[in-house]
Amino acid sequence: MKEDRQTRENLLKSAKKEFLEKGYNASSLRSICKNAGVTTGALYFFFQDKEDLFSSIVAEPLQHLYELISKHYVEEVEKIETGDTHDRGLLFINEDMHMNLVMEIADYLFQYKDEFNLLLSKAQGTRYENCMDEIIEITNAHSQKMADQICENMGREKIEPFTIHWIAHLQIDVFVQVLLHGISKKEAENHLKTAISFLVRGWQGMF
Amino acid sequence: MKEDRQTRENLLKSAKKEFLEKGYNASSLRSICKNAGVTTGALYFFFQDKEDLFSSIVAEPLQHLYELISKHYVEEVEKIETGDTHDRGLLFINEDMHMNLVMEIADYLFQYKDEFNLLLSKAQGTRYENCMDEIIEITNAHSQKMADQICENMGREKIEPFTIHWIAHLQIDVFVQVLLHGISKKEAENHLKTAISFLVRGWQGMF
Amino acid sequence: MKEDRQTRENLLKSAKKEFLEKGYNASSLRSICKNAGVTTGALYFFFQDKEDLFSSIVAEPLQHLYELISKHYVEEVEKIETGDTHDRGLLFINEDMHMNLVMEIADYLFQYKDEFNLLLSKAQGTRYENCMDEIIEITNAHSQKMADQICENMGREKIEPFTIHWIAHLQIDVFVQVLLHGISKKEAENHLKTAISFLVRGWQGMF
Amino acid sequence: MKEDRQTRENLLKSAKKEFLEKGYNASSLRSICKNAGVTTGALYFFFQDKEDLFSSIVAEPLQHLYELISKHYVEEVEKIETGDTHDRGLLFINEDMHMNLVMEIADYLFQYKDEFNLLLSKAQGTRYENCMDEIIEITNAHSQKMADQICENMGREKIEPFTIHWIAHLQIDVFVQVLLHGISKKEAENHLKTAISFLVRGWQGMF
DNA sequence: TATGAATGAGTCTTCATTCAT
DNA sequence: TATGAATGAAGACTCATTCAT
Repeated sequence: MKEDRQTRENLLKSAKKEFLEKGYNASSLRSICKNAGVTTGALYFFFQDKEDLFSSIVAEPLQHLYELISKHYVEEVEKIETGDTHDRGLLFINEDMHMNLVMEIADYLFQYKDEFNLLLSKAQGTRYENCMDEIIEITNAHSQKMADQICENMGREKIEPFTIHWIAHLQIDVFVQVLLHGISKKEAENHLKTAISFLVRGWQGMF
Repeated sequence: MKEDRQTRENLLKSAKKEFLEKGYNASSLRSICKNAGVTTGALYFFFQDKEDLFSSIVAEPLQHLYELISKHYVEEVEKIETGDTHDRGLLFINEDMHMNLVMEIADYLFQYKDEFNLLLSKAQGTRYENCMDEIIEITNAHSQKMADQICENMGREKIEPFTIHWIAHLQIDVFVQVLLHGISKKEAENHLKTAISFLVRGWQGMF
Repeated sequence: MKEDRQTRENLLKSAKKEFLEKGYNASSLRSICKNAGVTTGALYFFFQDKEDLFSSIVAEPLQHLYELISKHYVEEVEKIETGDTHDRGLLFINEDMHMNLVMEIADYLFQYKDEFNLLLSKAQGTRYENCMDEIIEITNAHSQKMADQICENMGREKIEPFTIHWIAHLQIDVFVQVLLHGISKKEAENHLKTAISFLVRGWQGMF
Repeated sequence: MKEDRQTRENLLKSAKKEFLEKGYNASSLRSICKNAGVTTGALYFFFQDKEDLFSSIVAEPLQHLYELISKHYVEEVEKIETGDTHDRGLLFINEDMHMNLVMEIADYLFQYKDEFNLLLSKAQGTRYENCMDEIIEITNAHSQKMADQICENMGREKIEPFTIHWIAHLQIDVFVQVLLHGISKKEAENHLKTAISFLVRGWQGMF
């Protein structure tokens, strides 16, 4: 029983390595199996197909990330609606509060940095190819809501939807870049502070 | 006689379509030739190999873009050194002047939007895979120079290299996003104005 | 279980036939597989590539031949150095002793005559293309040593290197011709006796 | 008219080079034409197909060689029959006379050494693949006649046909080796003298 | 659980040859 | 004479997948 998992574990480890090195499409199941010390047939006992193998590596971390972000946005909206934020209601306005989320996310990304690197740049050919778009979409929806409210409060015309979308992309991209360049966690934290500050300034300037 | 280029043209057109739809690696020469109404052998009369075919589509626009950007940076540095910009020497400070470049680039990108889309997200497997990194690097070198000078003038400590690099990425990414989402040129122009303004604000806030 | 080697055996047999008929380069894996009753993929389960397939047929016999010859030369040198041969020290002088080796080699060549025919005239395009040259080289080195010593003993000028090399070639060529013309073993034995005698006479005449 | 031949000449020169470097099969008409500065179509104006191109280079020298050898054998037989050679009628017996032929052949071979190298080791895939066999056959027929007569004169049993054939091969092979190893004409002449002497001694020893 | 064997469709590429112009 | 274009068949090889055992 216990050792049952051993092969599966070996397979996952070997696959992770190959996918990271060559990307999904260019990775060969033959090669993955050889490095795991098993034959191709064995792989098909544990996984349905190539994509299922990839999925088994990345699905959970990605799902968790979704929830992390969604949860936060719900909370933020609650705070605004209960009047906890009585200032101009600017997203990011309370940088400190925001930084908590940012660091929490960064923490998680670093914990599963291999998996997220897989998702970010090695997933071409899988259903995760555009997974970041979904996260951006969530962020977009939230940003849209924030921006609309601010505009309404200030009696000014709305921001273009694509611009909002771009800003949502920007927020996520901060993390993507940190991950893609493989900098240390310490460097990352410093950079993130400056970057968030940069983005907040940009956002405020829009109104 | 001269206009027996028809087949070559058909091939290029068919290839562009296939590459855009499936990406370089997943594209099949068989399929490209079939859609162009010729046999595989014919392709090898006009192009050396698969990558040469891809290259024949994108090389020129990319080269032109390099020159466009490089030329601009050279000019900008000249202006600063001749004192034409006697204010705080901030990059972006003269937004109007900057917008000219931005629009010039945007114009060009829109003119060859298929080609640049190819370069941005369909080039995996070719030597163009990381071509944007080179452009970012040029921008990075420039931004670094600017930032260092400003810091020196203001007697403040330098910005982290990675943060500068991130900002360089941001500048290029503005265009990338516009292209990737296929918005109209009009929308793009509006967005670019806001976006540049956003980035300038962020940049100024750093010092 | 073990005897599922059947397919591999079929493949080797089919390959040997095709290689013998058409030579390495002109042989087609497609054709080899078809005649073996399997698909192309199957071949690549057992062999790395076309050359590995060829190698799997000829490598062992060739290796064995090397050893047979090398061993003999070592022994011959030993005998000369220990004074066992107190006559003029002529190579071939003891024809009876020499015939033993010749027959031993002939025996082995006949045992694997297909394989050696492959090596002799069907290996163009493989790393075995010039394998006979290596054997000639070994023989050449030996002949050179013998000739030099004889010349020294007799106080006469040395034989031209190219002529020695030609004689080395001659010694090997005796076998090559026997193999290439597919004569019977009995005929071969008779011929070899005469041929060796012929060569010994020629050799002795040189001094 | 005069320049008509220029292209043909270029083609032949380029072909000779390519065939020498890569052998017939591995040579590409594309490549030959490119190096000759013409297109593939042009080649087919002057030559029927690939083999005809090869043939155009080697046919004449080979034909001439045939004649050279045949003529000599006819003369030799005449001399024997008219009693000019009243000794034991041994082929080679008059080494001086024989050397004349040998040198005449060597001369010719050296004059067209590229062409004969083509024939000797680069003709696989053409009808010349085994052209040396024909020459050997002529020599064989002659040697056979000689040997039979000697045996009859001496009242001894006949030599095995294969052995005779091998000796015929040997006689031709002397030249082949000289050519194949690209030694200088001077070296060749020296070697040939020794080699012929070697062979004559061997031959005489047989009776 | 895992193996070893096999499939078959697919990949890019090369080539001699042809032919209208 | 020679070009430029195109053919079509064949080349070696790779791959994800399947399945009896």
